Amino acid sequence: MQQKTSVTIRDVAQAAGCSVATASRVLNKSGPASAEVRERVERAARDLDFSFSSIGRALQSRRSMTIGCLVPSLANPVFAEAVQGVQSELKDSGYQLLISCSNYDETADNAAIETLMSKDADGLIATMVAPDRSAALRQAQQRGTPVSLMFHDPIEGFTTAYVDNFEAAREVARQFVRLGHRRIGFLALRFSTSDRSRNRYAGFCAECRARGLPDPVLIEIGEAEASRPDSLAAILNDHPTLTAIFASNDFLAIAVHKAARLLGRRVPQDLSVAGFDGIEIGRLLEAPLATIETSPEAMGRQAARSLLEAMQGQVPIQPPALPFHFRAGATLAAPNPE
Amino acid sequence: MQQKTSVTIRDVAQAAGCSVATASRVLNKSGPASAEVRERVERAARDLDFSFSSIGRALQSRRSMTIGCLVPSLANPVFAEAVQGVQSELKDSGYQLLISCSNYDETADNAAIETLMSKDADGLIATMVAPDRSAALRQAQQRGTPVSLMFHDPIEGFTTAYVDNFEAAREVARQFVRLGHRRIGFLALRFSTSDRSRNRYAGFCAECRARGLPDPVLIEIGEAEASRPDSLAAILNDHPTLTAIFASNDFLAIAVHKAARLLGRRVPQDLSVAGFDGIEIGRLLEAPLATIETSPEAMGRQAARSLLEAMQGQVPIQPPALPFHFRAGATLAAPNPE
DNA sequence: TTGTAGGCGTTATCAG
DNA sequence: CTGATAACGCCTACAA
Repeated sequence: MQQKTSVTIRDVAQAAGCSVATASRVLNKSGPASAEVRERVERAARDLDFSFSSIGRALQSRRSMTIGCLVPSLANPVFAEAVQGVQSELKDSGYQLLISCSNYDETADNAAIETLMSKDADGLIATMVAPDRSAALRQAQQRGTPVSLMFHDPIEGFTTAYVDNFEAAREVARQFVRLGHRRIGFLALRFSTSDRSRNRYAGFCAECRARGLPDPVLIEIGEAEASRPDSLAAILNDHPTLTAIFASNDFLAIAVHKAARLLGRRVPQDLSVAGFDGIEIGRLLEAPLATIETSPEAMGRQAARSLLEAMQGQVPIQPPALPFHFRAGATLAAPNPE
Repeated sequence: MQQKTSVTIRDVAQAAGCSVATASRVLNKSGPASAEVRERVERAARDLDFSFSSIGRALQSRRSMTIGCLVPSLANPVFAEAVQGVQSELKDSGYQLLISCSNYDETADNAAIETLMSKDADGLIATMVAPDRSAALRQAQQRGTPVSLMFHDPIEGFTTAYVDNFEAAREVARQFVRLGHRRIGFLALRFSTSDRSRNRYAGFCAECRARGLPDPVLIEIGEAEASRPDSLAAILNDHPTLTAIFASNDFLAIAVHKAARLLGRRVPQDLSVAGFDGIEIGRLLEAPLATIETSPEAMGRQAARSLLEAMQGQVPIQPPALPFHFRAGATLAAPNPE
């Protein structure tokens, strides 16, 4: 039952009555072989149901044909979609995807990179808490392993697939200001471990300032509050004068809407809300969510493409930021004149 | 710059002035060694920043310490969460996760299994279009590779982590009937490639029948209709007499709600809607979605646990179905008496 | 306690 | 055109 010993190229050679070298040449079409022996080898391989051991190959070729991918979490659809993008782009490249999640923990981040490297990944695609100060990442790169980032703004020495969070947030600010909002909040989850969130806030502030407004209030919350509407409502209640809130992602924006409802505040009449990411459900809501539309899947694809190029020895060039798009929605309107 | 040649155990041995055998024994704590030489080896390893080549190890131990995971798509949060569950459960097991997506294609399914096997995965976790008739899967198993399924109902020969779709759907039917619905529809996406969907429909029908109702109308749609509310509305329009619809997943249920709105039909007064999965956003909606709550993450965890057990040589035992829970919501009410 | 040697599956080199 | 043979990095009898 248990075919414990798998069939190796040696078995094929033996069955075909030739040397392993010849069998290898035939099977790989990597060298000359008489039609006759070729035939014998191919048949033997078929009969024995032979397939190469990628481990044996890896050992001798020093390439594992494996790519390591690190993301904070697959429970976040944004990252899941990005990985899906990576996956599709790698589909026919012969590379397999090794994945790892850090749960937004910087230590786990570094450990994961090291593990991936110890598995001899030929390349790395990562989204981390702090790629710029990750020793493990630098080290991987210095060892000659190509690295490609996702979601992060460009960092010296790495190529990255990203959308310009700063600019996108400015666009949101523009929309808010245009409608007449002046008391504005920015709601952030995991502000300290997400450069995306920080860049969005920075851009948001920059544009507000440019329009002569004070910096928007930064409201940081934790996992707990994010998933508990009543907690979120309590927090919202601490900022009763705000007329508009920019949430650092769509899920949060929807949660804010829910919390507002709990407080009896109507969206958008009493409170405007905008999100970030452009998840599809947003447009199916009773009040379609105003948001910044992005394509995580495209990010994954681009990261994979950059990595493949680098692995082919091409000198890495940083592609431009991926496009984003402000999607209007019913959660955003002019503030209620009191 | 390019540390092309990585440091091997041979280098360590040399630096420590001993044989590789001794170095191996020390580094693996797998045999005797004098305190002195142990010290030298450990220091050398540290100085040289040595780490084992998992490929070398895999070749000699015939274990890759890698687990292959196949899911239809990571763009579906249900599967993404399941993989996240697998991932967390594997965290400290020393195994790495190799992932692959089939995009709901049966051919790709088999190809993926073969690829995963050719990568010498030590175990397989899969959700497929048709695991019961997958030659590749059987073959993997016959080769002695432990296999664990996710989301599928138990199949002879495999252990699976699942929720009882049939029973869960019966529960939904019960709720519908209890409220007085008699003209009921089941909306399915990818009915032909999803045994989950089919089992849900079967259970749904069974319970309706048991209550003396005719089989619910089966409404099959494609990707296109699912993501286009107006198309979905058109389809809904073809079934004007239905008073309640059970959608095969939450996303679809939310889409139905949207489509109903487009048609000027109020939910739940004119049309009741229930979903399946229990995604978190469902409870944040203006009309919280009635649904069957499940935990994909738990499914992933359980599949991983079963697999680990099997890989430790334990005889596989099929764990019981994971629990589900009917979550009441505002999308479900008694039908409007005309 | 330590070292030598063989082998895991593959490919590349180099003679025949 | 073909076949030894030597790596690749590691582990483990078996000897010393």
